[in-house]
Amino acid sequence: MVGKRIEGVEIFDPLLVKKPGGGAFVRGLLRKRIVALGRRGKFLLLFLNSGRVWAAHLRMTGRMLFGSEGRPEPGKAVRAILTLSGGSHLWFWDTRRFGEWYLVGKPEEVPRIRGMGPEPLEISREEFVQRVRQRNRQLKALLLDQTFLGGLGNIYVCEALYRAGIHPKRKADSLSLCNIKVLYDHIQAVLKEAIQAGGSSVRSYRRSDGSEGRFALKLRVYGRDGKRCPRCGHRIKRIEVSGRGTFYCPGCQRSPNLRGSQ
DNA sequence: GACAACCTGACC
DNA sequence: GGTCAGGTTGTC
Repeated sequence: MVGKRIEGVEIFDPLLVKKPGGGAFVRGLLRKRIVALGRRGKFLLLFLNSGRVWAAHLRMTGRMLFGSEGRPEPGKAVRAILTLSGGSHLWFWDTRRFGEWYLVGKPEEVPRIRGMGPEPLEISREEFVQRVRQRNRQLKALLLDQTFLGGLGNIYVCEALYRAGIHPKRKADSLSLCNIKVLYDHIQAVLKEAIQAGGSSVRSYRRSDGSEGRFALKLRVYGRDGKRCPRCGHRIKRIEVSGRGTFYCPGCQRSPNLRGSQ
C-alpha cells in the first residue's frame, strides 16, 4: 500500500467515520498518497503525503483488507472501499460495525491515543515494575486497561497470565518483584510469538490479505475451558473478570491472597 | 466494580 | 431461545 495514491473513497456506513464529519474525511483522503504505515496500541496508522494521519480501530470484528485483483464485493459487512493507484483496493469488512476511522493531523488528536499507556514491547522492565506496583486493581483488568499499557487485548492477557502462573484476579500490588518480572517477560514473549504467527484468528480476525493467523493453534488457555492444562493436567476454567470471558488453569494460576474468597 | 450500550452472526 | 464475542464508553 505504501506509495499508492488514493483515487476513490466509498463509505457505505455513515457510522464508520468518527472525525471529521461532513465529507471532510473523504476529501482528506482523495488524491493523497500513503507514505508510511504505523500502529499505536490497537490503532492502525496510515500516514498521508498531506501530513495528515488516518487512524483506524478494528474493535471486535474489523478487517482491513488489501487486494490487487478486482473490486471487492460490496456485501453487507463491507463498510468502505478505497480504490488505489494501479487498480488495487483497500476495504473495511466489519460485521458488528464497532470499528472506527479518524483523520487527524497527529495521532494524539484521537483522544484514546492521547491517553494511551506505553507500548508493551517498548516499555522497560523497570518501568513496568514501577507501574504495576502503583496499582491495586485485579491484574486482568489492569492489563486490559489501555491507559495502563496500549495494545493488550483479552486473548494475550489470558495467555500471558497463564504463562506467568498468575491468577487473573490477583491484585497488582500483591505481586512480588519476581512475579512482575516474569509477567513482563511472558507478555513480551506471547506478543512476539503471536506476531510471528500472524495473529490469532479465533473468530473474525484476518490478515490484510484475508488469510488466517496461525497463533490460535498455539493458545494454551484462551477458549479452552474444560480441556486439560498442557502443563499440569488440571481442567482449564472459564470465569468472568472485569466483564470479559477469562480462561485460566486452577492448577498453575493459584492466588494466595484470594484463597477461600472465590 | 457491575452493567448496559453500541451491533451482528455463530453456535448450542 | 440463550449465550457469547482480539473492544470501549458511559452510567450508577
